[in-house]
Amino acid sequence: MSTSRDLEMKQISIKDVARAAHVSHPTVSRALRFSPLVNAKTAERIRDIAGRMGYQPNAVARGLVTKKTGTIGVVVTSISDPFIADVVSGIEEVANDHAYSVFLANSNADPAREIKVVQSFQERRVDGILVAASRVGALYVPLLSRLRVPIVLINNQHPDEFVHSVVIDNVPASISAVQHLIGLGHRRIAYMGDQFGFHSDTERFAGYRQALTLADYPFLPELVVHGDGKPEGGGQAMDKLLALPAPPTAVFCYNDMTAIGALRRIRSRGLSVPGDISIVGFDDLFIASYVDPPLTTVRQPKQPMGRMAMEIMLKLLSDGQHETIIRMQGELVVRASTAPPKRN
Amino acid sequence: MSTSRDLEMKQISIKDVARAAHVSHPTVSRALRFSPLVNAKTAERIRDIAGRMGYQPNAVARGLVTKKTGTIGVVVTSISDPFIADVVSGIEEVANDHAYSVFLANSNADPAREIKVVQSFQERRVDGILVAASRVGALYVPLLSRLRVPIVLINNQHPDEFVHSVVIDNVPASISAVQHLIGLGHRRIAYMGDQFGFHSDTERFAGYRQALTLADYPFLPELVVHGDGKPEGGGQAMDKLLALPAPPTAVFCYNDMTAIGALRRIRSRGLSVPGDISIVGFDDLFIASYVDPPLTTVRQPKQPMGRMAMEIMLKLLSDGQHETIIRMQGELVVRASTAPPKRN
DNA sequence: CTGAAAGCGCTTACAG
DNA sequence: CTGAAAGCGCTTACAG
Repeated sequence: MSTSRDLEMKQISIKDVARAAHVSHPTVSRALRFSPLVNAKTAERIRDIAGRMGYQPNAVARGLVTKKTGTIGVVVTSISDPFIADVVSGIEEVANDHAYSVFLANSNADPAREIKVVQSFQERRVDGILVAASRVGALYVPLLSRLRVPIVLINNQHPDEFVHSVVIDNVPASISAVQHLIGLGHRRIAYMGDQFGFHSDTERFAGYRQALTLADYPFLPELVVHGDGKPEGGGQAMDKLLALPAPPTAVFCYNDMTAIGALRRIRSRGLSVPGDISIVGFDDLFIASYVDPPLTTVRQPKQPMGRMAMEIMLKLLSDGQHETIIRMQGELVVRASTAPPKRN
Repeated sequence: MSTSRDLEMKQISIKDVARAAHVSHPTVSRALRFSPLVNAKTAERIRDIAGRMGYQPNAVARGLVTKKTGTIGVVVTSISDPFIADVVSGIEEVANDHAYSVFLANSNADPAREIKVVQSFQERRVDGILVAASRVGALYVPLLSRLRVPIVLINNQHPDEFVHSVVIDNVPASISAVQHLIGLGHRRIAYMGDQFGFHSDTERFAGYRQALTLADYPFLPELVVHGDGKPEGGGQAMDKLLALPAPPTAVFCYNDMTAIGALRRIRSRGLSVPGDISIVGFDDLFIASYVDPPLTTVRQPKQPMGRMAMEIMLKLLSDGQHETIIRMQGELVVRASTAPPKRN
């Protein structure tokens, strides 16, 4: 047993330092913030005294008067999502480097929780909000906009002109993925998407179609199936493709989780990847290089996207000006899940 | 281009509500917090007015006077670590349910950053600190203790009597893992640890030895190797075991990442898992069920551990009393990486 | 039950 | 260059 009763100990305030240094507390305030208004010698002395007294400024009090808390709110669907964790890592890095602290909140894609989270951020007077949520409710952005603080969205599924965004440039990334398969000699290439209506799904599908068009390949509607962004959905969607009279020899998947589900299903049917069917994912999660065979995929620069989002936020917080949307480029990572087709 | 200049808009304060309701602002304060001191009818009316005015209490101001910010600081080595992300998810869930907000900071196991993080938490006057860091510097706990706020550590490698902890009960969990292998008929079972000096490594090793003793198996020092907690180290440690005159038929690994490295190395040598060698991991990361073959492992209740840690924190914040250490139980999850040995 | 007063720990005009 | 005063938006004794 231990107790925290003894933890209640008066924190040293600016006034205590002032008393010790025989100056007024505003002078201490100025000295600690390196204001040129205070004599260099005394400023030095004050800082020295504050240091040896173990003084730690109270950011709460400062926030109350300056109306800048130096905090930003980050809302994510789930921090357990490895994609999001990397993005948050990038955000946190830049924030910390600029003396901002980040509040983290999971929405779990639950509208009630989303509202609660936004409200708590508002009560805490965050200076800005970042949203890294693979699935945000359509009503969420308008809700956020009412807060009157800068908002930056990362890979949001419901783009909105009133907020800033950093997104992966889906179309060229998808074209390069499909062109990789075409280059290998595949002709029957399927697209395995996410749920309908998702912006990034629409864009990745568009890239798929463009790559086909560029190669003068016909678009075959039966080769388009949809999962749910997770392994399960990928497995089920794969069943549909395998049930086709002429199954595809390659599948471009919406994301790695979908690809992994497809891959497992193929193997559990006694078929081989890439022997019978090649698979390409999207994201390049850590897990992508550890499945068997290691997954060919489009790498999203996850941490850089987080960093960029926070940098935009910093910009917004200082000048208040920034372009509305930043597109970042993906990179095809070729591993062992793709190979030339056996048949054609 | 868009601007945030127009975002500067005066927030409604308790005084604005007071004016609108023709009462004093302390009465508004009481009404909003459902104080029994205020007349039920007027309280209702005040809340109604506050609601329609869109009033949002200022938690910063409240924190200044109450000296409770309703925030807790969570420091992690890296939120990109999937184990940690799950723990944080549990913490956040309980915190959010109790109207606490969480500050998240990565230490990256960098002592300079650890100090910076602690200092920022202190300046922000967090009510408590949770540490979910697989690798914390040995000097970190003393540093934290000086903060005079409750501290709860999760799976810390440097246990300390002055703080509270929730840990996985390593010994019985490890015994069950090794007994699973023994039950399968293995006799030459290796232990592949983490770096020396880590508390959980010491404990898991102790469980390994106890299981051998219980089965009246000899302890063979040459079957103990050490990785680095990551796939690379696991691969290298596996090389050592494979170079032995009589390699083990099974390996109990410190964690899943180590196990995955070992598993890959075995397969890249043309051997089979579990045909030639069985592998058991520890953690049950998401990835464990997606490697090939799916990994038999000890599941750590990651989210529950996070929830428990935050519950202890809440307790500490109210009564200030709680037992110092909570041990949670792991659970063996048998998948396909373990099987009876071919030879013996 | 209600309000006037004080104060939390800072920063920022305003005088000097 | 320095200090006295005011105020940020709340909560909490203290009177009444």
